[in-house]
Amino acid sequence: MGLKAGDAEKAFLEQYDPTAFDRPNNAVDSVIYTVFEGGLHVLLMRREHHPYQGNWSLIGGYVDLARDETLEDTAKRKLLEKTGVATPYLEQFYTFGGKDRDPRGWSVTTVYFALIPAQHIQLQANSGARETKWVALSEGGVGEKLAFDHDHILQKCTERLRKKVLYTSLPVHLMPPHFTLNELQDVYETIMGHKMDPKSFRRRLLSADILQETGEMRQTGRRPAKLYQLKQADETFFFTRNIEAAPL
Amino acid sequence: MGLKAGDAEKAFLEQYDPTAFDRPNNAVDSVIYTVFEGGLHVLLMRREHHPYQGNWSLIGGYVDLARDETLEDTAKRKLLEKTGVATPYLEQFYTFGGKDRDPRGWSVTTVYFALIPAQHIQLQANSGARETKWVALSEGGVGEKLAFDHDHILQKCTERLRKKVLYTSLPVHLMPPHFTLNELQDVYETIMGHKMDPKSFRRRLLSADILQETGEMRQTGRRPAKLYQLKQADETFFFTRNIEAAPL
DNA sequence: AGAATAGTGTCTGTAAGACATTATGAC
DNA sequence: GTCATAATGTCTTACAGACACTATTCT
Repeated sequence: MGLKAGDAEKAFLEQYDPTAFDRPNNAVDSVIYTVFEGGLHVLLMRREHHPYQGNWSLIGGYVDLARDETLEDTAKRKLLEKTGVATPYLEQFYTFGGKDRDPRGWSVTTVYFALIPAQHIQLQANSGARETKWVALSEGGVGEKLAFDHDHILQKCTERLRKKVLYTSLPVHLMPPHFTLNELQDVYETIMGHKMDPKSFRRRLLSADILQETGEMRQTGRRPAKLYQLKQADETFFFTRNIEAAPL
Repeated sequence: MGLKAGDAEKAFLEQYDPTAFDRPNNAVDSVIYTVFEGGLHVLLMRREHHPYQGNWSLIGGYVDLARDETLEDTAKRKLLEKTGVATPYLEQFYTFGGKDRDPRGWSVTTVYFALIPAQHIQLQANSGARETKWVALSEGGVGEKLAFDHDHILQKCTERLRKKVLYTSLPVHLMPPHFTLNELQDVYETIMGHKMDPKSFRRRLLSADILQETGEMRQTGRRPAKLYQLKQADETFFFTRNIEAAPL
């Protein structure tokens, strides 16, 4: 490709009309998980505007072409607005697109999921009067009809999370800075929906070499437990074998 | 939500202007893999128009809001147009979105990957004079600069494929209707980039219970080999352990 | 017989499952 | 001491790795 082609491309771009063809509506939604009170919870927000005004939905909104450089920026911006949490664990899950999922027409939403430690919950009352709430998940769903196809998205996303917990260290991102192995095991069990053998669990997590002792102990009323923290560079660890799959 | 809210929503939708806010450009691209001549290959097409006119790119294009009901429809339509293959294995990989990846402005592309048996290659010359070609992958890339960020996409997608082959039956979708276990093993080895023990491979694949003998034999010049076919309902099988990871 | 590819026998290694046992603190 | 939770010892099981061996065809 010589100079001539470059000039032609420049000319093309100068006369390019971005509104010439119909484009789908483009959103980013996040499924924000946390674990507390022995249950997996998801953050929802109440919709201020039509469509589905007043319904609960996942945390999301439109890409702001002027402010967001990437889709992940959009997810992070919305997250910060609704939860005040700046940099949780964030992973792209799936993109749903079709002509019927939004009454305004053809729409696309790229869905992320975030894991945030329960301690970080100090949301609500951020950014005006928008309401947000945590709801407990049972059987992968909340007991409520959400806006758009967010029920379906939540269901699928939770399936993915449950599956991924069987072979990764993902749940460490739901923990506070210091935690005991039993606390971490409780979080695994909560997500998986069944109990694990403590010996197997410890063997597995410690051999992954992603945790280090803080030197401190958690003083419960009983035998104190060692506190651990994530080693720096907390990349997700992938085990080469699954832990026993949850029964249904 | 009562009748009144429904009416309000209806009124809202009637006056909704889909062009009121800037929307990103929306595409679907597919990485189409096949294995032949002992190598993993990817299908590319030459771009007819600006930008990157004349460059090679992944198989993709814009969502046609009138013809496509979902993003997957778009992927399938483009696939059919370029390869003549109607229903290969197709899986959503990732969505790339940002303001700098397309000179026309903020753009989003949802990327799928497809696996098609080498036998199905009868493409070219479909749909006008558009050119397509298969290129061999080495080190995850082709030796060529692709349009947009397609180099990067191809790299990441191939990483994902290589990783997934370690714990799934994905490569069966690259096989013709009847094939021998050694032929299947060759395809696994080609993707993973290293050899496997034939005994381990057979144990693993046969215990997955996804194949059945056809009763026929492949007549090579030497000892004939049993031919297998996929059992009906060819859902991807997930092994609970990885096979030995490829060295680099 | 010898070459080549198909396919098996079987031993070792690794990490998970099961579960009994010990350790440490509060009372 | 007892109770409760933390943590370990150790045997079994499941399946992959290694590799020697047998089986079937052709020349």
